[in-house]
Amino acid sequence: MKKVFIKDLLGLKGRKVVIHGWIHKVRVLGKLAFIVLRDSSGLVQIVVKGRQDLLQKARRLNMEDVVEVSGLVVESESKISPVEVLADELTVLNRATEVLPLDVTGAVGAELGTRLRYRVVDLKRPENLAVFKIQAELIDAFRRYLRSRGFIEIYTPKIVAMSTEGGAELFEVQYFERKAYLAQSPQIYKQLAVIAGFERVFEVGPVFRAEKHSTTRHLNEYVSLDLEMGFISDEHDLMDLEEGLVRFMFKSVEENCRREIKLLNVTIPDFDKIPRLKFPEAKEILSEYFNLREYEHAEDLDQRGEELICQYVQEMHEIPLAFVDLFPLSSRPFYTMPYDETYGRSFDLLFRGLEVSTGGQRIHNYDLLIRRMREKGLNPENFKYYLEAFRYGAPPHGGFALGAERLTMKLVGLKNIREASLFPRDRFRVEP
RNA sequence: GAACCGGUAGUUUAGCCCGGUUAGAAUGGGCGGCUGUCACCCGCCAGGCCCGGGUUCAAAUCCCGGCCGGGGCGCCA
Repeated sequence: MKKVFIKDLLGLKGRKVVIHGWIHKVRVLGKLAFIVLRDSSGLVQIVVKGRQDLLQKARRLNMEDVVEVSGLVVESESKISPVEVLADELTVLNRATEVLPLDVTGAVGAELGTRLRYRVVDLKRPENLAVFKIQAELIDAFRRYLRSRGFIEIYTPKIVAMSTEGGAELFEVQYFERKAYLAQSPQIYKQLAVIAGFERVFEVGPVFRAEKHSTTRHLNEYVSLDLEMGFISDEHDLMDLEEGLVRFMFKSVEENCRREIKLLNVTIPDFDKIPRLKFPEAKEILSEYFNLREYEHAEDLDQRGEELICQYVQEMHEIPLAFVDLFPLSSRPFYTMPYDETYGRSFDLLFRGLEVSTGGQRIHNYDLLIRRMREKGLNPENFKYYLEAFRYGAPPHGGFALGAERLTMKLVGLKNIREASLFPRDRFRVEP
């Protein structure tokens, strides 16, 4: 007999099959029982009828018991799926012995704190599986798009000796007899790979931020979708790339996650070009259009500013994404390529009111790099392994990084970034 | 790191303002009934006021502290 996924049952009407999964729900009606079985691919109704022994078993089933069922695939009147399985064998592989800490069927609901405490049970809910299938699709599409354009996937160290940006706090680790840190970004290493001659590289991996923030959009460990590319003319090459990349990622989700989109009621943005604003324009929109004078002398966008800029672009262009380019050098890292005395070739990508990506052209000139470091109050001595690379032939280059959880969160419409992380790490949560 | 909101059965929630019945419900759990249910239905049972202190004749209810959770700020992406 064929062992199949629940989703494949549709084409197997009239066949005998074996399926397995978790008991999602049991309804016993006297001498007839309906069992909703769940596996990673979906839900299906099992019917127990005319079999006293199976009926006895069905009565004893608890939610989340793990079972194997064999039976005939027949047409179904059920609301769950067009086919159901008429059971002729039901084996309990393992019992769920405890009362469940939250409702997997979603009838009752639970607070986020409870859900994260019992994350494994929470993740049983089909809505959660759908979130992570969409996330997996986004990341897979990221890889496919870049590989097709000559990018090489790399793996950079997560244990590092130095801060990259000098800004965010670092987690310290004991590295034998010396101190080291968890990488807050693959920045330096992806640049070095490009400079070495890889030209175009990308990496999907964790980054660590020791900031004591506690908001719906920050994590202390998150997945960064990073890329870096050589021989660009300026940051517009990168925005062109990111525009096509994000369009492709969204399109992939649209095509390959139809059931998940429906289940979560996801709206996939449809766009060709992403509007590009310059930072001074963004500031003007905030202070003039929205009449918020406090932004007149802003050197960066805050959360509200990002939300309003997105709102503005949505109103003007009906696109939920926006690039903001030419941020002040004062608010950007030392390696940012200057545009003029004040501004740098550095941009953010905003999506539905949240910054989901930051990038820009990097400095490839050794002397300029040293100068910018000093201006930022950094000691070039601490970056000598990075700096020396720029003397061995460094092409013009740049890159950007997308936050996987932020992108997932905004695409799916989650209110809290923790929901877009399998086992989130935040200020007060290191387990499960 | 300082200020805001909250904590009542496993879960979600009513009661709290205005102190005083046996703390009510849904869902989940147990038992029984029911042959086409789909949030199945019906009956019965078990299960709870976060911890400590204070005020009071009396505290789930008012006050203080702690712990936990949520949300937001600064900072950060």
